[in-house]
Amino acid sequence: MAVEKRDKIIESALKLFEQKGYHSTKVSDIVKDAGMAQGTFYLYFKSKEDLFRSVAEECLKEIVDALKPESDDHPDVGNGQMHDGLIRETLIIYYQNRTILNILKRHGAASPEIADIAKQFYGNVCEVVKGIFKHYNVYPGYTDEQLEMTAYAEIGMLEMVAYQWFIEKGYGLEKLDLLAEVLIGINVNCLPETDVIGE
Amino acid sequence: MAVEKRDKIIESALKLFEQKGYHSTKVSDIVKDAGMAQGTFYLYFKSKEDLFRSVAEECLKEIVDALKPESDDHPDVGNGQMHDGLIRETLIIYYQNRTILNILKRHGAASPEIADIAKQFYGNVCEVVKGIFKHYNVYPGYTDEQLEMTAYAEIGMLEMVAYQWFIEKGYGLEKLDLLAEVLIGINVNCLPETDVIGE
Amino acid sequence: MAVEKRDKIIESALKLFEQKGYHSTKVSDIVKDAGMAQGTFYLYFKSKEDLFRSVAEECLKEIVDALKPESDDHPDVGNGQMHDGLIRETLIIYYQNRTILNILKRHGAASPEIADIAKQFYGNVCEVVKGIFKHYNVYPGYTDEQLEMTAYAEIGMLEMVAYQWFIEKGYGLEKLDLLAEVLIGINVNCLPETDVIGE
Amino acid sequence: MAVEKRDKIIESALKLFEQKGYHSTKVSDIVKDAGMAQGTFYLYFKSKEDLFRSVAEECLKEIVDALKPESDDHPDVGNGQMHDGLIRETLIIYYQNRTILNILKRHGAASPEIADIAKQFYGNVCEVVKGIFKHYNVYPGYTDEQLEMTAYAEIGMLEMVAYQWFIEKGYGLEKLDLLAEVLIGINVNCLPETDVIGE
DNA sequence: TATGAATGAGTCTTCATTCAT
DNA sequence: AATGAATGAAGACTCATTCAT
Repeated sequence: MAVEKRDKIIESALKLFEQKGYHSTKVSDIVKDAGMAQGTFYLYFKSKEDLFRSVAEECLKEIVDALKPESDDHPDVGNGQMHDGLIRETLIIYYQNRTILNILKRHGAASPEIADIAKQFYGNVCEVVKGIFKHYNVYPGYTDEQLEMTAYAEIGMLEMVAYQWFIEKGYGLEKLDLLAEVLIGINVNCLPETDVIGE
Repeated sequence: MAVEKRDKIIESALKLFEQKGYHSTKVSDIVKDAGMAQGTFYLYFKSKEDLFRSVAEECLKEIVDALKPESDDHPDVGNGQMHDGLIRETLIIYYQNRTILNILKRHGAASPEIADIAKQFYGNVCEVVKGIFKHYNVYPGYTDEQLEMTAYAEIGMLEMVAYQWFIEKGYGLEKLDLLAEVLIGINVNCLPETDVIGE
Repeated sequence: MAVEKRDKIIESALKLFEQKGYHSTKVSDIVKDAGMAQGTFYLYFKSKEDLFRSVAEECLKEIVDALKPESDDHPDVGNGQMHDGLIRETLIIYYQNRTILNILKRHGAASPEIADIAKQFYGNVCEVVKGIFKHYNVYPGYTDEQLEMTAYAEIGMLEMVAYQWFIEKGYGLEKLDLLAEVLIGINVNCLPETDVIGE
Repeated sequence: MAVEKRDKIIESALKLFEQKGYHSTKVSDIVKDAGMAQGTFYLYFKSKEDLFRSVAEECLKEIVDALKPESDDHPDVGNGQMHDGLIRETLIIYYQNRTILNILKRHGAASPEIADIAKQFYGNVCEVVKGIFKHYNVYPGYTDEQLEMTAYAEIGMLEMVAYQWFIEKGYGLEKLDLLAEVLIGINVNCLPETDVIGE
């Protein structure tokens, strides 16, 4: 019962935050949508900001974990495959978590009170991606700073296309192949011996 | 006189929006910083939102124009140079306009009332980049959708690294070469005949 | 069982009312301190105000009764002794009931909803003291109004020193002798024939 | 204009605080009574508590100052006259400031957030009274602690009768003579050589 | 044009009380 | 008798905007 109500609040909040943004979503909107009284909200969350933090931190931790290569997840199948796999997986994760990622993208840095969440999230994701680069030796000879730049570049790339196609244009995974193909078309330096896009 | 006051408001607003965000910046903060009375603000702007729109639209139009290849700006010097030049130029533009671009990135989609500004801005930039791709035939054989995806990917890439290095880390243009080099290291498909990163 | 719970509530309430005051003490604080559920409170008291009234009225009635000269309690030992005894006894009663008297002093008139309790209490105490004055003929020739004034003056005097020494300064009965001596030093008209304090 | 509004708020607040108490008086009540908008209140006071503190501290400082014997205020006319004069003066001051003193008595210790005001006030008054006792050598041979006890006793005495006659019973200064006479009837040790109450 | 005092709708949050179990 | 989740009315405070001067 208790958990159900808490979940109902989170569900309503995510929906409304995405629709109207954090600032325009009132606590009264959330509880109305969740079908409960104003006071009930405060049984489960200390404040509106606490709700945001709770949800965001929880979801984002899951996303970072999902990105982390698990032992067998990325068997050494060669660089080309690896990168293609990583991009596809990341796009899928983005798609599955598009609601919270959208909210984060929209409010991450916009509200000083919750800016640290986004900052830490991007920091974590960057570390994971750098780790992958190192593990598969994707960018041999790169300094740590160069790896970091590359990681952020890739993250920005993925985030932007995911935002435009999954959120703005509202597509689903039917665009996955096309997006992955194009993104790999940009990321070809790991495949110096193969032909580029064209096949 | 009139123009000076208007400009002073814009200047203060940009500073404060970047420091504290749109929602946390009160009109009273702006006028206090600008050294004028509360009511004066409304002689120059219909509302707080109007101020944001005025500033954003104006700045963003300039940025889009700056990105547009002018007749002599991109002489046909070959694909390799072109892309390198575009990335450098864009990074420089981002650096020069980092304040407004930061604000836009932070509030673009966060506030429903001003979301359309960001949407239109990205749409315009995307068109310009697609135009460049077409003009120099960077991605031959690509459909329009593929070009759009590629354009957004490049924009996301640039925006993310610029944000991280120029805003978060606070670097200046001394990182330009390194950033450009790395970004070109990702974007190599336009240079099938040259060596990759080159080191 | 039932009585135990009720007493536990009263005990916790007195403690908390004294610590934090009536308004700052929440029903939830009381039940938490008493180790029971929120709803249990309302099995024993109609409301928070009802709790206050119940406790206050009960305690205060005891105090008034304690002040009343019982048949053998104040044997006619002469005026000097009488007054000294009354002051000592009253101070002791104040000390023993310092919790509720402190609460009453603090909230007596502060909260309109419970103001009548304090008003009635002081009225009763005044009557008792007047009765003592009459019984021992302490202020011969005084009109009823003068007696009432004197009674209130003595009550105010005792209450203030008791508050300052027993509550604010936190002393115990070790200051009783000194306080009584000083108070009697002020109240000397009842002893025209004896030496004053004894220096 | 500005001062007028601020004064109007104070005036309304004092009236309402006295009528209904601090906690039962809403900011909305105050501004309604003062005939202005809710927001106007916050132009002049940071919060409801700030209003209370501002008013209380200001008034109480005045009262303490008024109690302080000024050079010619208490010409050396002998102890008997002095004490009589002090009691009369204090009663008059209490009467003139009965509103704020009543509010202080009612809320002084009742609200933890403003308890320090009352504590400091009584501390100050005690010091002033002790100073008077010392100056006129009213209680020769008393230790400082005894003087402090006596001072608090006198303060409690005066406060209680003033509260009962000026506030509860609503009398004005027509009772001054009678009250002073009775209080002096209690305070006779300073006049060993004169007749007591005199009738 | 400039001022800044005044406005009041809007929002979060609290907490005494109720009620289904 | 006991629980504790749920309620919702109420109140302090904010801040974009207006307007008389």
